[in-house]
Amino acid sequence: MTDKKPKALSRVDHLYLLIKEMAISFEFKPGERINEVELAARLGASRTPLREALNRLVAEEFLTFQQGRGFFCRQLKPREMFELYQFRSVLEVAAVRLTCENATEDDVQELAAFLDETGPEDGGRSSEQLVSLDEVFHQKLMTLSRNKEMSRVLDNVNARIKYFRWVDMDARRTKTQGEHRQIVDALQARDADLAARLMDAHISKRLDQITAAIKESYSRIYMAS
Amino acid sequence: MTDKKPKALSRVDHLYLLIKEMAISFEFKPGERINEVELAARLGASRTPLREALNRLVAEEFLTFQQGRGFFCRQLKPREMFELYQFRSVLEVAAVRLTCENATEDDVQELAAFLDETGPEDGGRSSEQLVSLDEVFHQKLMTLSRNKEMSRVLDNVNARIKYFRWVDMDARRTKTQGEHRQIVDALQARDADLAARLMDAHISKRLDQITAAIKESYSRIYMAS
DNA sequence: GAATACTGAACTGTATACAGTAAAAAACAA
DNA sequence: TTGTTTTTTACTGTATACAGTTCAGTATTC
Repeated sequence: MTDKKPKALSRVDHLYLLIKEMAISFEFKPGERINEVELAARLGASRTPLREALNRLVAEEFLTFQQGRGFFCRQLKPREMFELYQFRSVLEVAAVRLTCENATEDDVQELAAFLDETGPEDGGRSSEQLVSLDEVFHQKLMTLSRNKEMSRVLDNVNARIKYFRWVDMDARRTKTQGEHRQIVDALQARDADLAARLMDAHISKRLDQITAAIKESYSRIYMAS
Repeated sequence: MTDKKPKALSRVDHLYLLIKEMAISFEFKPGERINEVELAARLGASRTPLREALNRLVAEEFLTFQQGRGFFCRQLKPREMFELYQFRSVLEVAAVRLTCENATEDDVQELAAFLDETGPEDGGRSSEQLVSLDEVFHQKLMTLSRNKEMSRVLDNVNARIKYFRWVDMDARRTKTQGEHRQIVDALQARDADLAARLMDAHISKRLDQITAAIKESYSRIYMAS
């Protein structure tokens, strides 16, 4: 036993993960009030651990809380999404610069190999799968920067814009892989400025692009039901 | 009544704020186990709302949680502090660049005025007061960048290194104000690259500096008791 | 004496009860 | 009808009880 945490997930952790997934995929509608009794029954738990999980998700901005009225799903506000994209760009640009300084040749080689495996074409993948693949690439890069704190916050930012990226990926599916390749090339050349510029261009979105994609997101959220 | 939230703080919010302060100032010793019954009694509440507050603080990394063993105060690890300083630098450099693009002349003017008021000298202030003043400056700058998400995360990062900065401020008290002035000058000249470089130099710490200051922090934490 | 098994105290994990509050429904007045 | 008050209902807020687990201290065995 080399792992130091073989312990089963606590009930709060379990609820936390379940509800987080539901919030990410907008199984709760934006702004929807969450009925504790009903949700607890549905997830087979009582209100006490449920509320503990919900409080964690409030701290992570997946839910909001109003005194006396309970918990609500977050909204999908264009301005907030814009700021999250801007934030994501800042984090990834910083990560790619740090990676230029810190990563070994083998590290970069492994990243290039990952891109080769997943191929330049989308191979008939769904946008869900493409977003996952995209996330893995960015997470690998983040890991190479060796800053866990930034990595953790990036995970949170990504989770909060994930639904939105499913929509976005449809429009960008052919470009993504090629842009990743360019970034890794710059990384191998240890050209931090170029890598940073490419990353920024890869991620940055204008507010009007975001607003348009949010409209599309809304229709998907409410079509599903 | 112009404000839309005149409501009193909920009990969970109240506990959350109290315990957060205790965690920031290491009133709980690093790694110390938190006794729920005892803490609930001390704060005049029952375990249910207390645990909800504690769960929020786990999500914000002020506390850790172990299944079956409860809640613990965070540790003071040099590597983690280093990563938080690096993170802080990334956030502030990004903020100062965004401010260069977004802020109005009046905004920058107001920031300069704030520096004038608080004077180039430390005026016999304690390091607690100086850190607070320093924080206000950086928060104002962050506000001008108009990104609430980054601002919120910066607040969290600052809170987590706050105790450490009290120690650090003693060594730097004469330099801080002058460096702030240089940054605002660059801002007024709209020189984003210079402002970014100055900010990075203002914040960045080497791992060995951090390790040394953490030793000092430990002695303060355990001297107090 | 060291390692192991046992036992009890202390503490956490969760269900539940009930009080308090907000929202919805009903009753009433204009 | 429309607006206002009252009543009812539903849901949240919190205390508490008790079950389950951890941990320390003691006894037991080799």
